[in-house]
Amino acid sequence: MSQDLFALVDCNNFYASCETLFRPKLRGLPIVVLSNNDGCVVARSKEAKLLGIKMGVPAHQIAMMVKQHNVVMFSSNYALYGDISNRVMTTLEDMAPSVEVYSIDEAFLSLGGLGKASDIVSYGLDIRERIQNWVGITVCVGVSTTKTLAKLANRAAKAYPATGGVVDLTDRQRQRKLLAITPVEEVWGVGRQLSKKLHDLGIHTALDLADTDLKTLRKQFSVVLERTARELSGESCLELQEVVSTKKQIVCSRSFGARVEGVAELREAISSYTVRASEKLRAGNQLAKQITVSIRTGYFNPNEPSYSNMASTTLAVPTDDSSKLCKAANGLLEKLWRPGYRYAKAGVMLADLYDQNVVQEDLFAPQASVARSTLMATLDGINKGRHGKVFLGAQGVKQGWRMHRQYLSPSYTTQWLDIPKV
DNA sequence: TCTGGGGTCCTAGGACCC
DNA sequence: TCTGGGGTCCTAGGACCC
Repeated sequence: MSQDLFALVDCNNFYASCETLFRPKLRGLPIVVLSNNDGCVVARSKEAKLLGIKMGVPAHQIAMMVKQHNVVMFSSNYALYGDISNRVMTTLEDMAPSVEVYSIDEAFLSLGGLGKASDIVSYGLDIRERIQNWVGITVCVGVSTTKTLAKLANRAAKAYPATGGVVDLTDRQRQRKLLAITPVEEVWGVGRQLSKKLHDLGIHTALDLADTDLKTLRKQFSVVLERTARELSGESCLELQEVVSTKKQIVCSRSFGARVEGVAELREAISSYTVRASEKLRAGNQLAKQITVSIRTGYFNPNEPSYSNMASTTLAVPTDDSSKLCKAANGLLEKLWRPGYRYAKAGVMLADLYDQNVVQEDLFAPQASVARSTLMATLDGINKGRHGKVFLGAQGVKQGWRMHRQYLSPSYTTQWLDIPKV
């Protein structure tokens, strides 16, 4: 059997590119996309990067720069990005025998049949061209014999324009050359904490890591880092995961647009997050048995009294019923809430998830459960496309805690009213 | 005044059992 | 004075990813 061959296809400046897709006039301008609640920078156009705007900086810290250089700001518009992402992925699925959608803007492909170096590069260029022409998004392609090396190849394709956006990293000598000039913290799977420890041990480049004794790595760190080192040396440990595995937890958490003190308002927020989480649960045909609620004050103001706590409960029978889950969530909230704090964020997590078709029916209330599930399906049908058209009373009407989205772009591809007119 | 959200995996340690 | 060993399961916490 021939060796594994992976390609990593990654969209360039994805969120920023999505925002310019239907507004060509913005191309060439510095653009940033903000996180939920317009908190901090999560994506930048090439021009914004050149201005020195860093990933993750709080929005208020770049206010000066925004004014000075006419930086265009956007709130994140996940409906838009999700839809563009689907277009990219569908295009890829036409071009490769198997595709693993790894995140909203990247996918691993398995390239079983390709062998010759010239094939690899021209195939990568084909992918680039087609996605550019069909979807309007620029991608880079990295190819190698392991996923971790393919990631690295992709970084190189992005970093060096001379590559034309495609890097073939199947050659052993080329691999070692690139590893030698790559700082260890840029390796996939090596984050802040690990790189600190690695530097202390004198491991500074990706090549250093690849050449470190595997037993030592396992003993001093874990199997995860050992695997990364193997992958860097060309030994494939991570397979392509084509089928999306079923979720193990579902989270809905948000920072508030304004601080919240009263338990009544908090209840509205918790109810809304629970409803949203239940929708996701039903969309995946799952049921939840465990629910966790968390609330907290702000992270950053040292002068403010701080409080953070979570509580969870296990239901007798797994359910996907919004109102049952809401009742449980609000029960937990009563236990958590303390007066005198200004709350900044709350969240709901569903865990211990079951497949809808596999779970034991509740022997004593079969009729009721059928009626409820019909009701839930009806709600989901009405709310499809735009959430919250029909909602539980507990979610509140005023919703003063809702997150800020001051710079939201139209949903060009998912709302009839927002479709661009030519 | 203003600092995101949603996931996964691994490990250590405690509870419990024989 | 002396107080086992091995296994499983669960949970909390920490690390990582985008």
